[in-house]
Amino acid sequence: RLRKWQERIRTKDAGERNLQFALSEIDRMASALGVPRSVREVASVIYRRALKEDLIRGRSIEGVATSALYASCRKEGIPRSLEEISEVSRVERKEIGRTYRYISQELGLEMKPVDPKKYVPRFCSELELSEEVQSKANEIIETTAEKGLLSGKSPTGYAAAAIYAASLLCNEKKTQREVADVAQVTEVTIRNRYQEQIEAMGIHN
Amino acid sequence: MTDPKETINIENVVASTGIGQELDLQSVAMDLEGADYDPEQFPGLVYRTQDPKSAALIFRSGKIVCTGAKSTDDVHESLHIVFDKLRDLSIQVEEEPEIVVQNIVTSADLGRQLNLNAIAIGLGLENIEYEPEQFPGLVYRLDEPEVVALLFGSGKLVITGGKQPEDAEHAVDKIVSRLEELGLLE
DNA sequence: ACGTTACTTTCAAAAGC
DNA sequence: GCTTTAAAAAGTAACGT
Repeated sequence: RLRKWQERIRTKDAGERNLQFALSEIDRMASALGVPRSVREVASVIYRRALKEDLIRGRSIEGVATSALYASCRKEGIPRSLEEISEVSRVERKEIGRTYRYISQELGLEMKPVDPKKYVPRFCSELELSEEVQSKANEIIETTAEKGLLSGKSPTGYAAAAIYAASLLCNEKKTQREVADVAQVTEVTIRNRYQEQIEAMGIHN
Repeated sequence: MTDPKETINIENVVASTGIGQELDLQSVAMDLEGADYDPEQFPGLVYRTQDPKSAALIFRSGKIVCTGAKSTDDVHESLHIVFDKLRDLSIQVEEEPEIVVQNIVTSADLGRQLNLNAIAIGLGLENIEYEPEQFPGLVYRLDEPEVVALLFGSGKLVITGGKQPEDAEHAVDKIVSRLEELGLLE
């Protein structure tokens, strides 16, 4: 009996330590990403729910913690791409993505696809672009998405192309390289999305 | 307008069977030309047929998996070629081993561009998976037939998980009527 | 800025780690 | 869960020229 009691304490302690580790990891990554406390709190709730639903079995604590943070950023409307998330996690991008899809399904998070416009303020401020460029980029995203151009495209690449186009239209030109670097996409992607967008917008330039 | 069902094309058929005899893969690998066998990497021996084009995975137990065929007839033809190759090596093979189709991969075209964002909401976020940051297709799991469909912005789709060619037709019918009642087609 | 190759997703079976 | 096989869809990425 004493052995069972000790084992219970041991498991309880281990579980407690694991939870503490997960939450401190969420905190560390959230700080590195510079997201508000509300995002960490939502991430913590998602992690605890995943723990309660026993979704961590067969997966790494770090992977679930990172995925919870990724989901939280999206839920709070300040998404970070898997690329950005993986830079502050020791879990690789592919694993974060698949773990995220798993907990999202199992917990019924009903995540809506990321709206590219959500990336505009942050990317533009990193590029030191004006409000005018941001508005123009949002307009391009809004208009072209309505015409069906968004289907299947990555939100970061889509936002990057619109920002690039807007910077040209507002005479605050940034190079494809500069925009590509902050959005973590290739120049090729920006070029492709840019061509489709300006054509759909009826811009000649 | 073209019936999407007419655009259905079988892209891959996976089937399993067995010769009812254990095999020494090491010796089969020596005698069978073009055989790839690396037990450290994978327990099955890989043998490719040219016509019909396919790849067979032959196991120590005598069980065989065939993939890559473009029709159920082709998968049977490919496996018979494998059976004869083994017989050439004086290996006893049942006269007509049972061949079970395990999966059929199909492609089709709805003929219209799709707004995947609207479809994701329409079909219900809890019923689909759509993560364009990770993959451009929207994943839609059907209960009847029990298959998985990948829908793309172009209107093209992939249906997999079916065991009969008809599964793809039924799936396309259901998807078309679902999208039509949601007003998301055309 | 091309082109090529390759990776992402879905599915199923096999034997074994 | 992983390993291997094949195939399509479309987007993205990483090479080389």
